[in-house]
Amino acid sequence: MKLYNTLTKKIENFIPNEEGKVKMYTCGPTVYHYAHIGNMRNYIGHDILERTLEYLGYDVTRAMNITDVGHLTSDSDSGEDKMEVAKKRENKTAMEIAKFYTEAFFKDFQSLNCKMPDIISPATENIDMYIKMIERLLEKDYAYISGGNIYFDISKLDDYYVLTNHQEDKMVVGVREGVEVDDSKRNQSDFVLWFTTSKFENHELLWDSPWGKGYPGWHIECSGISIKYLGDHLDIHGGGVDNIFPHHTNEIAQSEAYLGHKWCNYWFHNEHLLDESGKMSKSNGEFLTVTLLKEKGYDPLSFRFMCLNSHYRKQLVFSYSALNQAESTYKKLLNRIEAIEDIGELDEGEFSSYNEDFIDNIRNDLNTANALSVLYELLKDDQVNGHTKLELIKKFDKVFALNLIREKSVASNDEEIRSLIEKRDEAKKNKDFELADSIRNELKIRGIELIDTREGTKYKIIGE
RNA sequence: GGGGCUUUAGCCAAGUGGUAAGGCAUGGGACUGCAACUCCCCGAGCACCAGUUCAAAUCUGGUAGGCCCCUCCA
Repeated sequence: MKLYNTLTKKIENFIPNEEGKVKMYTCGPTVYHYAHIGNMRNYIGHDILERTLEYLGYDVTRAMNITDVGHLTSDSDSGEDKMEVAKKRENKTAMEIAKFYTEAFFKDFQSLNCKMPDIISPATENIDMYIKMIERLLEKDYAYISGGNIYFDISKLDDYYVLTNHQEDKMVVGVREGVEVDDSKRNQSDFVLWFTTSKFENHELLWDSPWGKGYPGWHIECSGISIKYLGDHLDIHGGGVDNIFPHHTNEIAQSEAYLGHKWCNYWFHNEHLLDESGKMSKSNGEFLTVTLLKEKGYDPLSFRFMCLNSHYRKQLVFSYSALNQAESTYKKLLNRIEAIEDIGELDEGEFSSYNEDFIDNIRNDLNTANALSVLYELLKDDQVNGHTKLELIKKFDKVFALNLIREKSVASNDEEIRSLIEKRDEAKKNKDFELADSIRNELKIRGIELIDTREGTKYKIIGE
């Protein structure tokens, strides 16, 4: 498997720490608001990665956090605490908000056919782990206490900026509006591991710690959860490109300082979904969620298809016209597959030849667009029989997860429908098109769509 | 100010040195009572300029546009 590694900025051959097994971590959602479709693109990317690894025979264990605290304020951010804003907005407690948006997130996540990670852990359930890590970092002198908070001292590392080409002296504090210089830090890029002094009054979520009541900084949770559940050596860690700095940079710093050895070999980053105005965000432009797309009548899998038709490391611009195109392409694809007759014996030669072609593309840094082209080639190939085609498509769909093979829908009142179809055929023969059309319309109202093919009339259950 | 990505037909998009995949849309055609579905046919020389090379969309340098990061963010 070839995979682009942000750590080396190269496409590399993927070799896990333990043969045949992959430990993978995905930075999960913040749950003070809905996740937008740009967030979801990232999870689709991770889903494709996981499914591809499994397709290639790896046993994948994947963990994901739920950020229900700690990401919500940063050490030098003058903005309002996001969770506090949500509490005011919705008149709920922090945990109620977290629960509500976590459920909303996984509903969207699953409607996109994203596989649930093996381990899903909320940040608030692992406080003991963060405290353990911070204690050791203090012991090892990688961390210091200043102004009531515990900071990580980046000057103790040989190469803090491993993931980026940033240079300390060229960095500018306060490029973004609302970012302040924190005088308690020894180095500009030091970051908070634990807060005991919050500039936000009435912070609801506080825990006891050896350093006083407080809450964790916003990087420690991912390191903590990953190490706690996946162990001291991680194969793949991923997220959106905007996590590279500072989040993942800080994760590497604190994890490797804590463990005393290299932590994760491959860093996987998804590019952003943009809208016409640029980066999609929770606070800018139309708030696009999967649920909203559903309400507008789109199939969430059309959005998944749209993502698969491009590359995860390339920016993708969202527009309704692009989504419309993706949806019509996707529906057309489903129709073509549905029209395949399941006849013939499995042709093993063709099967393995197409399968290899497919594998060559997905294992080449997840080239899903080309993998889809293989599917189109297969559909066009009249040397391959229907049964073999369907078996291949079923196999490919383990990665695509586009529900390409639908159960041949037989209605509960199959016999009645068949007799109506016969009646309509009779009417057609007698050129009584009025009767024929009325039968077709009546069935349509009942959710049955008739399809006239050269081999006769078939029906399909539409809607749910 | 610093770091990085990107630019391929109307649209989405692959391609990483050997002469432009695939899909959608449009148009034409087959099928059909009609419609839908399905099938067939048709399109670009790769932002621009200058190099390297027998050969460049692919490498190098520059110009222009778009985007991201430099402590909210996937």
